[in-house]
Amino acid sequence: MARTTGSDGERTEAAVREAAVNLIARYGYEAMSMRQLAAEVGVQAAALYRYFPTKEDLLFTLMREHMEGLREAWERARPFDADPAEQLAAYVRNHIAFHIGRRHATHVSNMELRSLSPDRLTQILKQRTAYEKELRTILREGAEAGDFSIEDTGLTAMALIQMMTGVIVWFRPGERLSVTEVTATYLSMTMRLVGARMDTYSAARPLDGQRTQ
Amino acid sequence: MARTTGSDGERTEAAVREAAVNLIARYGYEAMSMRQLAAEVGVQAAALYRYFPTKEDLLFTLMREHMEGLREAWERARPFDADPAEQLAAYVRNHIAFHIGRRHATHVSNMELRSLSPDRLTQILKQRTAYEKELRTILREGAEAGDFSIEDTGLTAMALIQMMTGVIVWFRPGERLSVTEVTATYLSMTMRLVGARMDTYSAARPLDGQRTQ
DNA sequence: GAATTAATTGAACGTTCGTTTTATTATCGT
DNA sequence: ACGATAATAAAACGAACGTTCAATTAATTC
Repeated sequence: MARTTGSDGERTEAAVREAAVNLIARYGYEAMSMRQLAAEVGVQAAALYRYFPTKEDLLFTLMREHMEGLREAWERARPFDADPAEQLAAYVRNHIAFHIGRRHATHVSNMELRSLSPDRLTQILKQRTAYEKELRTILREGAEAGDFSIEDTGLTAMALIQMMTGVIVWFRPGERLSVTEVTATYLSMTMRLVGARMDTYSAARPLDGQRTQ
Repeated sequence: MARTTGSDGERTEAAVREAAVNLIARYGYEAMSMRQLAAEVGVQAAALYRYFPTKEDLLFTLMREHMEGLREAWERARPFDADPAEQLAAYVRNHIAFHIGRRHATHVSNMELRSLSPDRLTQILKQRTAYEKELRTILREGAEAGDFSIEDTGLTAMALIQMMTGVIVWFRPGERLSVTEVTATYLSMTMRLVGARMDTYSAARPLDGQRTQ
């Protein structure tokens, strides 16, 4: 009826995060109860409050770290001194790989925004906007260089991001298509969508090894 | 403390539906309480149960009728005896017009699926799959006729639908772009995405009056 | 104008929710 | 071995939840 043998704060907190992502992704933030989460971790509900002061703090932490992870992944994957088409390709590859690898966390970050308080919502949206701006910049530079033919940069960026993020809705690992195949197809769809001149990324050459992460 | 003067079942039920769509879209199904909904309608919570036996029945009704409306709209907009490109254009126009016109209902139908019981979830998904299959058919026939060049019909259909439905996330009526402009741009993006041969739907000819609904 | 039906209220039911408080035990540093 | 601290359990809090029920009044029917 108190501290249990072998209990460890770090391990418990990690277990709480993981269980929370899965439960929120499956049932939704409002539908997941703190008791349900505690039971999944194998602990009493009161113990959760040692790590997260409120339920919303838990949600916010998950979202913020997800967005930070996304930006960090892009910082690492981003190719400098590359033409717009290559930068766009890197963006697409990174986006799809990251989101397929963290399907549940992405679901949470996309679906539970309305459960955040106004300031926290603003923080997350700021992170998201900054990430999306990178894509708009690539598209604009590509259009200015004559590599892409785009009617509306902002609208195209939104269309692309929704198309790519949508992968997590239907993609299931181990089914008909592999991550590599899906990425290759999305890459060629993207290049056609932005009117990239060359057919470098068509079906004929689906993968070119470099930076598939 | 009983029936109020001027009360009318049909009007009340319609008011409940409308308020429910708006509240669920804004706060989420779980977060919306029956008392909150009743207050929005100007009625006591108990009165709601004259029209919908449970909260989930209300949600299911909203979703089912939204999906039925989508299919009916497509039945009316669908052009027979048209080439694949024209059929695809009609599909895109109808999809965007319908979803922009019912942003809140679309949000509900897309976000609250997990709050349905298993059988009802199956029913809604069946309707959705049937609607999506129409797009796949158009894509396949266009690809077979050589009008489109598509790598994977199913994957392309999903990508297109997510791209189009994503409009409701950022589109706000009366802002920078009009529905007509957005539709035209999405149309040309779609045609490029599927590798349509002709440039009929490019920026040079964004609108051709016919069937803009 | 009386009887019937439609529409709603107000109060209550039991349950579950997020959270707090207090006590208790394990672990760690010395 | 012992004091300090970390980690948890157990119980309880008030509030809110979906839903039900009986009572009451407006509208309709005959």
